[in-house]
Amino acid sequence: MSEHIEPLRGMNDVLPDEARWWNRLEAVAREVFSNYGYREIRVPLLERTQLFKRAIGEYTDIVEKEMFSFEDRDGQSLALRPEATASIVRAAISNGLLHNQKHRLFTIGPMFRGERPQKGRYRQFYQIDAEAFGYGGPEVDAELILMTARMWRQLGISRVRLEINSLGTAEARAQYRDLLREYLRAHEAQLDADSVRRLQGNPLRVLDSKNPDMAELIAAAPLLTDHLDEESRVHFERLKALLEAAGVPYTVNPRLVRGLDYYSRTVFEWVTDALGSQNAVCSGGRYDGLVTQLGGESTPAIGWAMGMERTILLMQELGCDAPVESPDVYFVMAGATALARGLQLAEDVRTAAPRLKLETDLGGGSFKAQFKRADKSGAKVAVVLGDDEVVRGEASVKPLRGGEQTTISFDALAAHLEAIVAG
RNA sequence: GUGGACGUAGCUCAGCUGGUAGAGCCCCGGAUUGUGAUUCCGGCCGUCGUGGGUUCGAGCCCCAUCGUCCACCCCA
Repeated sequence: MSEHIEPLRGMNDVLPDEARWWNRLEAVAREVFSNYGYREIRVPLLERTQLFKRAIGEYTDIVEKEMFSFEDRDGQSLALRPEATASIVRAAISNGLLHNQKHRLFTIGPMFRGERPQKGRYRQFYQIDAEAFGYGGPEVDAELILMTARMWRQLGISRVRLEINSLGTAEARAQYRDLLREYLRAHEAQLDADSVRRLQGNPLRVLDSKNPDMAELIAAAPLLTDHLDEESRVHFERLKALLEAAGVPYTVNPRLVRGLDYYSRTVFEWVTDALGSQNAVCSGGRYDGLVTQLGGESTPAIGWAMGMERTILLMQELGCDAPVESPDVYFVMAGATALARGLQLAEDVRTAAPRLKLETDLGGGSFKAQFKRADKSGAKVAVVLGDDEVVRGEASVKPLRGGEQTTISFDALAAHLEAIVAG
């Protein structure tokens, strides 16, 4: 045997036993999107590196040290998408979707970031992503948040908390940034190394520091919330009122700052205490300036991304259910003649009762062995076919979860099975 | 990228101060021969993550490397 090829760090296989969680989450997401009129868009995983540099920000951690980027054969720099928003905005511009139009979109797929893996954080990770273009008012902000709240409810997820904040317009934020930088400079001696570094790039992130030694300094810092432009302030107030009217509890976290440069006004984050340090399960915000920044017509926009691995971890942690995918009917067949006839019969049943999940035992062996597999498969009922049955044109039908074994003609089998499975 | 813990059969793990590997589960077969729990009996399964080194001898010691996990950083 030759050497194993090892999987790449942070890249996971989703095995069949695990797949039901993914299917459940995705089914709920698609259902809710459909409830709200969001339509699916699928975009490439690979884009020009420039797209992400321009959209996310050249000096963000994502672009600076986490992006999988490389040169193709022609020497052009490409990158695996670290998030979906930039690609969707690019697609919307490329296809003229934003000309006098509004769009509510979603996409589901893998993203890539070269970080050190941890529980709930992988190098290839999946996001459910929603974006709305052309809606400038706070109503769509509320709608996007309400959609996520509905998803939690349908999934049975409870230990999540909503935090919201407003970053104001780009101009207001720039002014505040200067103010904050001034304040922090005045107290530079009290800053830790990380914060000194952030002071240059993104001073707002200093407010997010977990270092308890800086808590006092941070508490005394000027608040972004106190320096919002009037329009943003009104927008934020209206959003809060809409959330209250909808009965979605939230807390305003004035220190909530997103790591991506493109956000403006509303930002929000669903956090949990059930996942260790990876506490953000879903987050998003408004990015009214991004479309023009990427060369499109000025279009208000907002979106969020939900981490699928984290959400699934949460579902498992909280004991939510995801249906086990087992067959309804399991065919047990002994002997070459019965096997051949059985496969034919199984085909007939599938044709007559297309909704039945019918699995045949192709593993051979004794009835005993086949019954063990039938039991393990989780099927509700076994259909038994031996030489006797083939000769008589009848199958033995044995309910595996209680009930009497009966005999039924081949002709009546499909209808009989449907009745048993339904009952 | 930084710091720490870990890496033994498909899975969960044991392996005393170094003497050339074990249990349970799973899987397969059987308990009077066409029927799934349980029980009983039998069987299969390992280059002890990988590569070096120390040693008469290493799963146990040392180094490197890969991977996992935790924290930091960052983020979904």
